[in-house]
Amino acid sequence: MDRRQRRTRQAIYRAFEELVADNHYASITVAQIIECAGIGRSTFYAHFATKDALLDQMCAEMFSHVFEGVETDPHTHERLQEPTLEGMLTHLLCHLRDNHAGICGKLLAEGEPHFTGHFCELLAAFFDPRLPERSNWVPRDLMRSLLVSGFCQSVAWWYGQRFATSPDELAHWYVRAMGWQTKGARTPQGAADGDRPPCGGGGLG
Amino acid sequence: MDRRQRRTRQAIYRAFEELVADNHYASITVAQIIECAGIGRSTFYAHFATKDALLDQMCAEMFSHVFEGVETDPHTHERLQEPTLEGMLTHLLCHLRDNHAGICGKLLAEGEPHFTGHFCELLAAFFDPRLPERSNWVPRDLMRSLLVSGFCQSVAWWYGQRFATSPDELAHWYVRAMGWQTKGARTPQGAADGDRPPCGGGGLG
DNA sequence: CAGATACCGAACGCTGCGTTCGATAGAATG
DNA sequence: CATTCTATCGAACGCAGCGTTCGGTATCTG
Repeated sequence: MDRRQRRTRQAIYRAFEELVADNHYASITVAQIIECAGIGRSTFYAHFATKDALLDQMCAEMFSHVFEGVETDPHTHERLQEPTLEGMLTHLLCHLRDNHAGICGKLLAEGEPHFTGHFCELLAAFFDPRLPERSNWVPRDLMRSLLVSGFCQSVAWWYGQRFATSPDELAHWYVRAMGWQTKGARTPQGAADGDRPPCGGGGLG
Repeated sequence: MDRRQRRTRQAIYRAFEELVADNHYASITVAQIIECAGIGRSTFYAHFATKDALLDQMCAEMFSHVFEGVETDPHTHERLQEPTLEGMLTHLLCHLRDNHAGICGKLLAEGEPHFTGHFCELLAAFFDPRLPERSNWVPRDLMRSLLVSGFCQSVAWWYGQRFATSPDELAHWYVRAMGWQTKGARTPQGAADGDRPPCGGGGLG
């Protein structure tokens, strides 16, 4: 790809992220993006048909890497023998925070439907083969969408806290809050679990 | 209030509901509402400052009645001695289905942020004093927003099924899926509960 | 009937969108 | 270096939707 193309593309992405961080997505105009990116109007449209298309492509790039190595330990990157759901979610959260924290958290927190839709689709595919046993007593697709939306909500909440919580703690809270039965590991008598003090709400803003 | 005012106001509401049922909320224009309601442009703006304002006012009216009698039996309307959460949710779902099914379900299913925001606020206030015990181990506001978004999701799912499920069944599934510990009632050996067959996904469309 | 009030609807200015097109600058090739 | 291709620029255009204005008409109230 031409160097010029890469330059402008990057400039657009950068500007977009910056604007998303400070504005409601819906209120961002193409003129703003152009201005902020320092490019010409027709150039923008040479790359993206529309603001939503820009978001779509950005999602595609973001999400293409999101589940890479999700079955390895997020710290040591060793492949886990029997990866737990909580472990994989932790890895996923690490990835999100380290690479896409702002835009991802912000758009989920805003409830921006376009982005949320993409993200949920991705999560649904991930959760589907891993649904807990109790889904036999609840319609499978309902169960799935509850778990998915819960995870989105957790990330949105995390963003609201400016990522003050550690990924593994958040993953643990999520799993616990959704009433997920972790098999064996993380039982209440384990040090990693039962000793966590009751937490006082965690409100920041 | 002047009869003329009531007439136009009703016409607007009617048109709005009709349009919401058939279109993405965001794509509905004021011109469409006017056309569909059969009123003049300036008349619309004499009643509502904007399309979103219309939605807001509609929400306010809808929600002002939503929790009325929520602690009574939805069928007999007898006041319950010790209303269970599941029972109250059932009542709420009955109310939603019988009065606001289309618009409420549709907007939640679309993920329309404005409406969803209002609805979540309402639910948050309802759930807050009723959070389960495990919220001591999970930040209270996180727990609350998980339960709230889960309930929204359930209604959206319900809408997707065209309300094929009965309110009490949906309430039961929700409570169960969210891992809620119902105190005493509805234990697995009870006829009302343990005998429900595993359900096969419930997909309609 | 008289006065007030609500509705009508054409017209206006504004903002944002997506497109067009000739001119310029940068990259690639021989 | 000369040539050719391609990306960018930016002004201008037409379009759609918004919210407002205002003179005229219908409807309510007393």
